[in-house]
Amino acid sequence: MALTRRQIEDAAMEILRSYGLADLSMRRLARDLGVQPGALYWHVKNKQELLGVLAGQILAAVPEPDAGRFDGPDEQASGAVETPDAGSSRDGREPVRQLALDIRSALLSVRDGADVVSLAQAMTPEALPAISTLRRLLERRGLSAQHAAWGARTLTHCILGSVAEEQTHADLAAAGLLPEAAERNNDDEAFLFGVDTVLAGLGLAARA
Amino acid sequence: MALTRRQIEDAAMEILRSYGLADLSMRRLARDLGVQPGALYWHVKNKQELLGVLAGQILAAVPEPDAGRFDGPDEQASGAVETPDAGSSRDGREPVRQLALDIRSALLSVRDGADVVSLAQAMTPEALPAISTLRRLLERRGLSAQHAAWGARTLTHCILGSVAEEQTHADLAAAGLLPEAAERNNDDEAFLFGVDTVLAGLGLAARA
DNA sequence: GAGAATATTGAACAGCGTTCAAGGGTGCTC
DNA sequence: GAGCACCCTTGAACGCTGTTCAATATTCTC
Repeated sequence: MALTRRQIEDAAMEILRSYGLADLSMRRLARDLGVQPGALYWHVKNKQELLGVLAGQILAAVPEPDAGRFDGPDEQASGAVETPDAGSSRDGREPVRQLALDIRSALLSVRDGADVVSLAQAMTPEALPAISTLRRLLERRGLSAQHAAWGARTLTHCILGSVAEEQTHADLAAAGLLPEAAERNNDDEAFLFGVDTVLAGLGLAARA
Repeated sequence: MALTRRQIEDAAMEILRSYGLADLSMRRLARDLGVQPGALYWHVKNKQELLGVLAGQILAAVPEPDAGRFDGPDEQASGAVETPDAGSSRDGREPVRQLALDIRSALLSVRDGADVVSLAQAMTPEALPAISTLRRLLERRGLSAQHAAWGARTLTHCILGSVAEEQTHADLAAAGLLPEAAERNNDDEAFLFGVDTVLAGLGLAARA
């Protein structure tokens, strides 16, 4: 029944979701598909390329920034994070902030998602739409092209760094080994603090 | 002449400086020391621990934040980055900003320095003095304990992310493979923009 | 059915981190 | 000097990793 590129990507994503990046080896992937490792290389250039595609798929769950509509969202998206405030329709609060939250949700929905995206981002920057959307949004809010580019990179570092930290701690906790205390999970607040700080620094509302 | 833990650390740092993280394997390390790989494990718990120590050594070159003196600096430190401004003695501009610059210099002085420190930071946060100094400095500038902690983490993510990006690009360029253009190195400016943005967001001068 | 194109195997290459029984040295004590 | 204990290293192995490639199987086209 002929192995498909699609099957490979799906199986890889499944391993990622269930067991994490450390368990995602080409051999393990081949085993799960009932195939010899070499077969994968007819459909996929190498592991790096595969990871890049997975990164794209992870971020594909990020909804486009509000253009005024209100259809059914692609995914369930955030949820617990938002503080119910002035929940009016369009232009509801700062769109950059909202995008940052959506990116975080997408990253959190896959084990080691932040690490996968970081890897992809390091190899091929500008290739991930959700992240260049950050830049575009900053330009639309009045920043110069240069400042928008730098601002987007700064935000990206904060987001990826923050979520990677969060997920690494989760992995360590799941593996049983974590130095006793340090268990409180005000991760949501910490993340928002970082994003709002950068936004404030860029001159966009939030933190005075 | 009995292998020493010190020798192992030095040889590891040498490989890192000259060939980068990808070439730093236990086997390569043993070969360079004229020893069998197993011998290393009498002096060192495992590779992770060794990387942690290297991370500490990389950041050990960061000078303590100005306490008023002006001795000989431990290392040559930055150099090209600073814009000559009001170069007066103590309290010369924002100390947090200065520390960020010093950390960057230290990271840049070793190949893949940012990745090594990121790894160590992920496994054992709070273990790197230069980084908790960031937090302490923020507290001293009037931030609450919670905000100082979060602010320090945000700054850390920006610094490590930014320098890691910089060094990865350098590695790719050195390996010959980089997509043609994208060659300008306003890395200094980009870094400062990020740091100043966060500082501004935290309410500490710089970018309005 | 012949031939071409597509897809998979099986084996190998060259590495990796880590463990461990066995043994070589060195210095101390009796 | 003999025996012993300790420190340190070897050599070999275990079980992994990503990737390549000739040979072969499968499927599609004419």
